[in-house]
Amino acid sequence: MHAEEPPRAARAKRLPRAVRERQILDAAVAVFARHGFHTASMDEISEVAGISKPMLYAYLGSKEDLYVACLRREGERLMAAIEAGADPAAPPDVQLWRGLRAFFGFVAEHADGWRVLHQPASAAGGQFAGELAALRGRMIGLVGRLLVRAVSNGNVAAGIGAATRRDTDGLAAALVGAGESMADWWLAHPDEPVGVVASRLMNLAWMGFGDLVEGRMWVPPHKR
Amino acid sequence: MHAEEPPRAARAKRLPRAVRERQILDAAVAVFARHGFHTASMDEISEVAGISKPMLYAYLGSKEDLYVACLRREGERLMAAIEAGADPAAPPDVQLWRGLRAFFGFVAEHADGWRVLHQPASAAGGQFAGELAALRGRMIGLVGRLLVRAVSNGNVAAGIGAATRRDTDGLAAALVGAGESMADWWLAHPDEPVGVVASRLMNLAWMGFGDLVEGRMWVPPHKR
Amino acid sequence: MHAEEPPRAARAKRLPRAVRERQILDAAVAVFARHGFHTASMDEISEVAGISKPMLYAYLGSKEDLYVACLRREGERLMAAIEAGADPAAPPDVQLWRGLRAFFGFVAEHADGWRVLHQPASAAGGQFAGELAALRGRMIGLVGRLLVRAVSNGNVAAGIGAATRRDTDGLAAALVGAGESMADWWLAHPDEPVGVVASRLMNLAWMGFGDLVEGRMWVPPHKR
Amino acid sequence: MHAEEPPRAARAKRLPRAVRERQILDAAVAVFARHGFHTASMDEISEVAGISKPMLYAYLGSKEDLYVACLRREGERLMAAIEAGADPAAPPDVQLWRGLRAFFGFVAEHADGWRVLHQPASAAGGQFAGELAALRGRMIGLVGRLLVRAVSNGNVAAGIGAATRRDTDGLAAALVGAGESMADWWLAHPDEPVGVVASRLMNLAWMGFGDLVEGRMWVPPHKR
DNA sequence: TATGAATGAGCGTTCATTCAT
DNA sequence: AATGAATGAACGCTCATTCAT
Repeated sequence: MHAEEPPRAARAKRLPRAVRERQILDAAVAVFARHGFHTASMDEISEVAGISKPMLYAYLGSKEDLYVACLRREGERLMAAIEAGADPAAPPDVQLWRGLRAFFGFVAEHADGWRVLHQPASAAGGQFAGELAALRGRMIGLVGRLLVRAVSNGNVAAGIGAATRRDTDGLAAALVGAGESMADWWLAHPDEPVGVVASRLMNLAWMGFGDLVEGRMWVPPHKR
Repeated sequence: MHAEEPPRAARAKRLPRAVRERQILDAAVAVFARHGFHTASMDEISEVAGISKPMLYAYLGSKEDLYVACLRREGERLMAAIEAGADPAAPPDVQLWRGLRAFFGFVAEHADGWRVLHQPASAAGGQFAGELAALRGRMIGLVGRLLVRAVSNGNVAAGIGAATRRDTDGLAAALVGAGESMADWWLAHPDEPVGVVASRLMNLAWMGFGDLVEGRMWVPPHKR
Repeated sequence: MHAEEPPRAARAKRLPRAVRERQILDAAVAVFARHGFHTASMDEISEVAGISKPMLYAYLGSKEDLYVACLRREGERLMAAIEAGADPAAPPDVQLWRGLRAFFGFVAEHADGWRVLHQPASAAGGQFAGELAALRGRMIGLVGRLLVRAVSNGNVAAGIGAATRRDTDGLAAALVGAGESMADWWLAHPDEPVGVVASRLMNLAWMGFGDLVEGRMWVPPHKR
Repeated sequence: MHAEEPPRAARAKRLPRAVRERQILDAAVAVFARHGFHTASMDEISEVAGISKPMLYAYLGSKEDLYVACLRREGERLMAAIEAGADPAAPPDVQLWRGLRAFFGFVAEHADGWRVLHQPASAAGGQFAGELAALRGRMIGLVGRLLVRAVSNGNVAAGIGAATRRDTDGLAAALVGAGESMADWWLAHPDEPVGVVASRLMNLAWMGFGDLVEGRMWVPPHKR
């Protein structure tokens, strides 16, 4: 009378490799998004993935390998989303518009993926998020107030003339991000004079691509 | 009257508190900039600072305290630099221009400080910088090619018509950064429709503040 | 049919949880008994237990947790030993007798356990054992000489009349311990007059429970 | 107009060595009584003593030296207090009575000194006081209930027949202490049979010195 | 195949102790 | 004589990683 043991639990189902890997990556992305690379623990990831740690290592290698795999997968997804709507025949502004929509669409639908791609550190425990957010808030506030003042001097009837506080804040955030990004880019191309770099951003911020394309530039006051 | 230098103490000359604290913060900023918070070790910081570990703790408290102190000092310096040139009486574009110059000036002169403020994670060991840089590079490339094409369709004689590859790359980086930043901002204000967010950035990118202020807006094709 | 012993694993044979926990507690009790809580190091405990430090933490938690676990286990063992021989139907003196035998039996068989329970501090490194032992020795000597003298004035034929030096020393030690214990108890009940406390101990020491139960008391000279 | 600075502070008065030493010992006793040896820090002692750490070391040597000095001073004080009232001509019970009074008098007036002498470990942070107190409480309760029962079987009109709960608790504490102390003593004289040791304490507890001196002994049931 | 059980290596932190002033 | 400033040495604890089953 041999007992017929039921197939041991849901946990250790024999699954095809691809499925397991997706499971694991999903768990890893979720955990890395929540904690950042260093603070995330392999224990938690294996638990969330519903497998044992040795399996984690068998499938994806070391913690670093796993993290890189997350970066790659989410990165590819992001690029794919953006490129999906690309239509080289469309006019530039339409192309840009579509790219932007696709990008934000990705962020909305894969928030964790985006976090892994973009916030590896600030999410790291979140311990210093407050400190950094405060600083960033001050910078955005600075720019935001500038925008508000500019707007109230301009044509209030149209454009961001009817801007809500939301609008100016969002634009200010965008501008600050543009500055940060350009700063990083500059750090990697350090041989440019500061004026050139600043001019470039100034032109983008003030004139926009549209004007630039049509040959209008912003010129520093002393050169006018 | 030759100066009599005191016999260069092996390690730890008795220094007034303020000086030591600056020494320590300088070292900490350098190390945190190189390794990020988690990967940096108090041992290395104390070594770079030229003091023993207990002094680190005596002066600045725990590792977290020390990190926050770095964030605060560099953050204040950055804000001070930007606000230094502020002139509320100047026209908005001039104000913006001065702010940008000040910002990039800070980045140039305090690269480590800037890294601590902005790259807490990607610098974390630098292990994944490559991976992330590659992704970012692809996005920038995408935008960059768009700009190049847009330019070649426009007035080549002026504006960024004479744009170097450098220019378009830099602008692309700025735009990508603006998008990332706005995405983060959006994650913190999740109740906005994607179209609104995308429009906002599109307007900034295409029209610039100048046009916006004067009431010109970019309108999605299907609404024209 | 020779037993096939498994190849004596270098260090850590895979053992069931319960066994490992006992192993660890045994080691911890031994080490804490030798060094006391503070001076004992987790390194030494893990070494004595024959496992690595992380296992220590995995099984029993922090050093404090481990110490408390030792206190609990040995405490329970002690109480169990005492209560094992309890017989509520027996006359009080027999009950007391059995309890004492059980108690001393425990001490004899679990000397380390007893040390952990009773000498947490004086054993602390054993650094001051000598100093404290000397003092205690003087007090015991004081009382011991008193007993000897009392005995030689009394009925030498019987009782401790035939007392060896051992006997008087042991009794003196007991009395000193009774005094210390009552002092501690008094510190926790500070509102009693010194005379009351001293009387209580005097009665125990001089009359014993037997007399007290039968209504005989010792009375200070000035009240006689 | 040169400012006449007042002689820098109360802190560093030049004091004769003996006074300083007493100051330091007083502080040390207070701190050791509160925290125990290991948990006490030289920093706190120097602060309480109102001197700098190097002075501490100059006057009393290492932390261990200092602790031993405390033990010695308080030990001498205790012995002196007890011996002060000694009168070798008095009858033994009176001598014992006077000794007990003197002892409890010392405890009352030098509680910190007593703590340093007797609780070096349990005071150590007090982290485990609860755990240990609970165990001891159980043992005292066990003995206490026994006493209560014995009393109610005996002559309730006199002796501890009129015993309050306080009395029985106190006596129980004393008996438990006697047992602990005798156990320690036994550990240092391990060649005695358990029956002998237990008998000794049983006799003290049940008969008291008075009976013993007069030749009456308690005999185990099976020998009667 | 899948895992509970195991560990090497390292980090943050704290102290008793002592120079240099 | 007196001290602020400094350090060597250790300890508790955790984590990524891997056997042995």
